[in-house]
Amino acid sequence: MPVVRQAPADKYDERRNQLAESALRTLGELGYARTSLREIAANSEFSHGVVHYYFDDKLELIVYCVRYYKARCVSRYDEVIASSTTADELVEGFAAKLVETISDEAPMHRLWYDLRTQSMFEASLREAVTMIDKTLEEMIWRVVRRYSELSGVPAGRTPAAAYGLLDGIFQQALLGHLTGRAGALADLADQVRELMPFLLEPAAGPAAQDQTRMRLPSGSAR
Amino acid sequence: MPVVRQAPADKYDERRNQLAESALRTLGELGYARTSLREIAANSEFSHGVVHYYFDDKLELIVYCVRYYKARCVSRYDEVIASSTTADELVEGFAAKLVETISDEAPMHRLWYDLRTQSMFEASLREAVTMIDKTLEEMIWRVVRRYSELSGVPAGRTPAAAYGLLDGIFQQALLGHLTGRAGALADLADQVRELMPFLLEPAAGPAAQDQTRMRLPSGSAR
DNA sequence: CCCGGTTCTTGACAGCTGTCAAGACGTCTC
DNA sequence: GAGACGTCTTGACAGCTGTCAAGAACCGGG
Repeated sequence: MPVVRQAPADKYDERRNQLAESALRTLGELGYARTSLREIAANSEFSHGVVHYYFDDKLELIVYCVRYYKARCVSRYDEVIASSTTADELVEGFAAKLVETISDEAPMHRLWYDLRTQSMFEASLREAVTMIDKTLEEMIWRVVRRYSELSGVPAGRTPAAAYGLLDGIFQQALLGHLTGRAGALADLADQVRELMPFLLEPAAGPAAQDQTRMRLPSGSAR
Repeated sequence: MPVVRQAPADKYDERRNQLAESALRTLGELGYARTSLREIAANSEFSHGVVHYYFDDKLELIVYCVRYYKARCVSRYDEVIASSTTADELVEGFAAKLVETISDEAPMHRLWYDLRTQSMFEASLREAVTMIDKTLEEMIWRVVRRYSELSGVPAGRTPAAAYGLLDGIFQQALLGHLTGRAGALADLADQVRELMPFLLEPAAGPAAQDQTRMRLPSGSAR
C-alpha cells in the first residue's frame, strides 16, 4: 500500500532521503556487491525493517539513491564556469575542481562507477544510470561551451566525445588515487590541461599525414 | 595441502584453466556481484565442491581468472600494427578492431570493467588489476608508437594519457552498445579517428587563445 | 586382483541475504 | 482518556552463500 499521509506530506520524503544518505555512505564504503540492507540500516539510526516501509524493494532504494546522488553533482563546476574570465582560468579552475572532488569524494565516485558498471548487467538500473550519464555529459559540456566562448574558438568535439574522453582520464586518476599512486592527481591536472584545447580543434581530415594540421570547414567524418 | 602430483604435472593446470574458463563465462554473464561458486561449477562439467580442490579461495579463483583473461587480449591489435603500411590504414584497422571486439566480446569487457571497479573496494584485487591495466596500456601504446612512426610525428601524449582517453570512449561505447543505443559503435570509430592525431600533437602552451596553435619545443606543462 | 593416490561428488555447516508479518511505540483527534 | 493512525522494531521465514569434511569413483602399478 502506498501509505496515505495526512499532515506531514514531506516527512515521508525526508525519511527516504535520510535512508538514501545512509545507503550512499554504505555503498560508497563497501560497493554494490557487498552492501546489504541490514548494513545500510545499521549505518542509519533505524532498524533493518524500516527499509521496506519506505521502499518496496532493494533495487528501488538503490535507484532512488542514484537519482538522489545526481542532485549533488550537477552543478559541481558551475561556479568555476561563472567565475572564470579567461580560458586559462577556466582550465585551471576546472582541473583543480576535478582533483579536489577525487580527493574529497572518492567513495562517491567509485560508487558511481560501480553502479554504472552494474547497469551493464542489471537492466533495471539502466534507465537511472543513462539519465545521470546524460546529466554528467551536459555538465561537462557546459564547461566546454564556456571554454569555447572564452577562447573564441567553436567546439570541435561532440558532447558525448568530450564526456567520454574526460571521464576516461578521470576514472584512471580515481583508480590511481585509490591505489595509492602518488602522482595520480597531478597527472590528471596535466592531462586536462593538454586535452582541453583538443576539444575545440576542428576534426582533422583522413588522418594527419603532415605536421601542419588541415582545417576543414565542416567535419568530413560524422 | 598443495597436492603433490606425480606424472601429470600439467593436468592440474589444465583443470584450473578449464575452471577459469567456466568462471569467466559465468562472470561475464552475471557480473561479480551475482556470481557464485555453485553457478560457476554448474556452467562447467564438475560439481561445486571441486572448486576448493583446485583453488583455496573464491578470491584466488577470481584473481586467477583475471590473469588468465589477460593472456587473451595482450596481442589483440598486434596484427593490425604489423599489417598496416600507412597511418590511415592503421587508424582504420584499429578503429575497426575496437568495434569488432565490443560486438564480439562484450561480456568479457564488461567483466573487466566490473573487476577493475571492484578493485577500488577490494584491496586484494588491486595487484592483479594494476598489472593488467599496465598490460593494456602497453598494448595501446604499441599502437600509438606505430602510428607515430607511420606519420613521421613523435608521440605527444604519455602512454597513460593515451590509454586513459581511449579507454574512456571505449567504455562509453560498450555501455551504449549494451544499452542498445544504435550509433554507439559507429560513434566510437569516429571518435577514434578524431582522437588519434591528438595523441601525436605536442602539448599546447598555456591554453590556446587563438586559432593557430603554438608549437612549443618542449612541453611547459608536465 | 588389489591397493595407494589422485580426483571428484555428496552432504552438511554456519552465516548472511531480502522479505515480510505481527506487534509495539508514539502522537494526534475526537 | 480512548481510539486510530502513522511510524518503527522485532523476530522469523526460506533461500542462497563460501567452506569443508567424509567418502565414492577412478586409475595407475604391484
